Amino acid sequence: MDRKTEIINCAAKLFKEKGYSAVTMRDIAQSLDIKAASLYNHIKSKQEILVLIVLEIAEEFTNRINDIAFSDLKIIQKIEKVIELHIDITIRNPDALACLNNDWMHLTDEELTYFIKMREDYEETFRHLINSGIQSNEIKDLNPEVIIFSILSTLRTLYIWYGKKNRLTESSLKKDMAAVLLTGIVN
Amino acid sequence: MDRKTEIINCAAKLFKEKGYSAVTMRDIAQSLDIKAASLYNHIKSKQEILVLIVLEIAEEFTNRINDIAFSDLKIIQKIEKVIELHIDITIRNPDALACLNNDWMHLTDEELTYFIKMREDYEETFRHLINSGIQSNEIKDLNPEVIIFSILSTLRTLYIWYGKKNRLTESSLKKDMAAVLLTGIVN
DNA sequence: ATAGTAAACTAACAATTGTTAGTTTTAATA
DNA sequence: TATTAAAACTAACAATTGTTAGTTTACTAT
Repeated sequence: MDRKTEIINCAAKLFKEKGYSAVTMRDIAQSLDIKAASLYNHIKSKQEILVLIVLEIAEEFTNRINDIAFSDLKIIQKIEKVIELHIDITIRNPDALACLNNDWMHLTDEELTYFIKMREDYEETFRHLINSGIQSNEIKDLNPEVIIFSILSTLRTLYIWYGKKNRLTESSLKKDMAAVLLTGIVN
Repeated sequence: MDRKTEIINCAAKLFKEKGYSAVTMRDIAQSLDIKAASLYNHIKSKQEILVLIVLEIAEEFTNRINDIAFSDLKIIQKIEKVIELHIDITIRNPDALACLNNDWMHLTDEELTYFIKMREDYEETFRHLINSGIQSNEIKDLNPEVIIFSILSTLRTLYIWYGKKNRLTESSLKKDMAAVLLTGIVN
């Protein structure tokens, strides 16, 4: 792993704990055992670190949900794939995900616009999935916004929870999470 | 509403948008059309604002979930009451709730300890509810941590969503949310 | 009218912020 | 061994931060 990547990963970890604004360049430097000024041999600015962390993950989400939406699976299976997508990315990069969730509003200009666009598109794709499922009677005729919100908030905040209480394997987490979100908890 | 309360509400709104650390005393002052120094006629410090916002809500959650847990309702009804509790507080004070969710880590010393204790107790109470339900066969025998996490993350992040897509009344939101979280979405 | 108080103001502080310039060290290659 | 490039360093900057001190203004009650 090259130095720039080390800096970005380290920053993501700190951003996760205290948020972008509360983390100083000196904090990042200290946790890498160097001085703040040395960071600038590798990165252009504090902003650039944030952009690299957030946009990479956002683009991965965008690409992968589009693949799922365009596949010819049944709706329920597509939703299962979306659940797996979130679990997969969360497990591989929980720090960056925390950052995406909490610090995206500190992006500026084109990057902020770009991010918001991607997030809206993502939700719109998911919304279309749910609405199709309701129409085809695969999904209960409940308020779609409530459904969308429930599933997405659970998936989006998985990073908070993963790493605490997990004797779970990745595959059993995917199975149980899908069961809870799709078929509920009441006997 | 007295001036101190105005300051706290105004601060909560700004904290919601950018987070505690990114909001300056001058930001708060400006949005009240006064100078930063004037704030100190009403509050002791920036920290005090955060403490007042976060701990009041946290204590309300603590008290009300305890009332629910000690009531003699059936487990499912208790969970419904918890859902209603979250919706109720969210609707009345979305800004403070955002602040509690995102900025609690900027509390310090005894207040931080106190908050973490309340949050742990809250989760423990909810965990006990779910486990009882599984034992009494009212709730499916799925991984309890996955259940706890799914429900709580949905309820905790309701503030993000409420105010956007709501032609919904409070009571229909409570009904639909309970349906989705308890009985799932699959037909 | 007067006194007193609540709440605004101006001016300034010491500390911290992101960042730059210029220099030295480290380590690989010729 | 000499050269070079990468990556660290020191020192400093201008701006911004939370906060304090001391002063003025606007109301309210006597």
